[in-house]
Order: sequence, then structure tokens, then C-alpha cells
Amino acid sequence: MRAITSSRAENLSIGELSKYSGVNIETIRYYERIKMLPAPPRTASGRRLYGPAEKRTLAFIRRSRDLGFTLEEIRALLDLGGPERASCADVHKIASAHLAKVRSKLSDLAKLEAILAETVARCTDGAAPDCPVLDILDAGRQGD
Amino acid sequence: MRAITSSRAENLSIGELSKYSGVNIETIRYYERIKMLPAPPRTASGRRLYGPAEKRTLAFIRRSRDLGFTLEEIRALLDLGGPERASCADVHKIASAHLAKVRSKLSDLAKLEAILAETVARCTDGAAPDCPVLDILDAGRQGD
DNA sequence: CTTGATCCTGTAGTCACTACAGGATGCATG
DNA sequence: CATGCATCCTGTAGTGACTACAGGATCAAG
Repeated sequence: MRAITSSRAENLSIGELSKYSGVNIETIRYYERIKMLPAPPRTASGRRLYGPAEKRTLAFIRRSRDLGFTLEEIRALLDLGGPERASCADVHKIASAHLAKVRSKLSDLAKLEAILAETVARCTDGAAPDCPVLDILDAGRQGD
Repeated sequence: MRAITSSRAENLSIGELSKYSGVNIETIRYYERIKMLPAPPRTASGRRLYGPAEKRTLAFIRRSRDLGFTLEEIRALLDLGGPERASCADVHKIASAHLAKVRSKLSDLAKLEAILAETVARCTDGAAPDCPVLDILDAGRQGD
């Protein structure tokens, strides 16, 4: 088990960063490959060493992903929030576009839930002669 | 424009089936490749000819996809609804498992919507000194 | 006979990861 | 100092559900 300390310096190995951030090791390397994360410095033997900046960036990405932003959107947000944190208007544009998408998905999903719930409810006994779920899915005879 | 009729027989070309069902041509071929749809008969020159059975099956798939079932689930449903349409209980199991997933996704999405909406609302003027969206995403200093 | 629409196969790209294979280090213990 | 296990490395391929070509064949109308 070897004790996960080693934070004597503020440098983290990829495994520690992974545990800390809740982002899979493979995913961290993937982020580096696609340039979501800068390539960190390495030890003499080639192991990645992450400092507090990378830690923060990864946390930002993680949180944004949780909120459903795509990596492309996050890239834009990172650029905007980078060196000069000027353009709140641009950030607002990205975030509200995303919000609109979330809302539309939400309403679709709500409709879907209603249909499914209603359908499933109609055969809770499991003894119906014809299966209403299949009938719903099989619909299309009425317009045919 | 060449008139989309040709329903003299009840056979459809892949293009007609696509238009009729709202499923992309490429997707129809993809379904055939992964065996969601049976390989249809062909004309002498090798073009696919679809009859009413395929039309129905594709409509079933389409509708199920709209309701968020995975292709794997749909495959199971098709098997269940196939030759002997006996096991409504099995269908019920698949559908209600799916319903549970939908509900959990729905509640996640609702939470997400609330956070996003609140965050975006806080900078509608676009003139805030610091950007609340970036701040929310950048959170993590409090626990650090 | 030419033109343009439609069709064919096969391959590769998308998104956001995830899962290996096959090997090199790091480090604590005997 | 050797052993052994955890961790790390690179590189490639797989996932789901498509989508997008390239490069060619066929069809039907004018």
C-alpha cells in the first residue's frame, strides 16, 4: 500500500493527481495527447510531475465536464479564462448556449420519461395478453 | 426531382426507405452491417430492395432509439417481440430498467440546469468585474 | 448519349474515453 | 543486494452509434 503521501514538494505523480482529481490516469494522459492539458515536466526517468497549476486546470476541466460542457467548449473557456480574464461576455455566450442545449435535452427527456412510465405501468402485472411496451414501440400502423 | 413514387410494388429502395423512416441511408446500411436489420434481397444489379417487414422493423428501431434505448436493448426487444411474442414480463424488465436510467439522467440534468441557469443569470449584464461562470467552474480553492 | 441522381463497397473519422500489451522504474523489505 | 510489487511509460485498438468520404457502378429521363 506504500502510503500516498510524498506531497513534501507540491508535485504530484499522475497517480496522485488522478486520485486527487477523480480523473482516470488514462484520461489525464488522453487530455495531454489532445492538448487539453499542457505537457508537464518529467523526472529524469520520464515520469510526469504535476504542480498546482495543472491541478487547478484539471479540476476546472473535470467540473466543466460534469456540467456537460464538451471538451471543445472547455477549450474555449480555458482560453477565455486564461492570461487575460477579460471577456465575461464571451463566457456568457458559451455558457448560455450550453444552457439552452441542456434545457432542450431536459424537456425531451421529460417527455420520454412520461411515455415510458405510462407504458411500463400498463403492464406491471406481467400478465397482459399483448405487451403494451412492444405495441408502443411497434406503433406506426395507424399512419400506415 | 424524379418523383418519389414507385410504390407500385411494395418494395422500396434504400433511399425511399430512408425518406420514409427518417433514418439516414448510411445508418440503414450500418444497421445491416451490425445485424440490427436482416440483409434484404437485391435487384439484379445489386441494389437493396426493402419490403413491408423491413419497413416495420426499421420503424420499431427508430422509435426505440428515440426513446433512448440502446441498440443492444433494442436487439433484445426485437428478439422478445419476434416469433413468439410471449414474454411481456421480460419486456417489462428491460423497459423499466431503462426507465430507471432515464429518471436518474433526468434528475442529474435538472440539477445541472439549475446550477448553469443560476450561474449564467449572475452575469447577464456582461459587465461584472470577475466572471461568475469561470469562478464557478474554477471552484476548488475553498477545499484546497 | 449525356447528365444527374441514386446506389454500391470499403475505409476512416467523430467524441470522450477506456483497455490493453509489453516493457521500464521506484521503493520497501528480507 | 535481490526480490517483488506498485506504479509508470508508449502505443495501439476498442467502445457506441453513427457520419463522411472516395471511387466507382447503375438507372432513368431528355
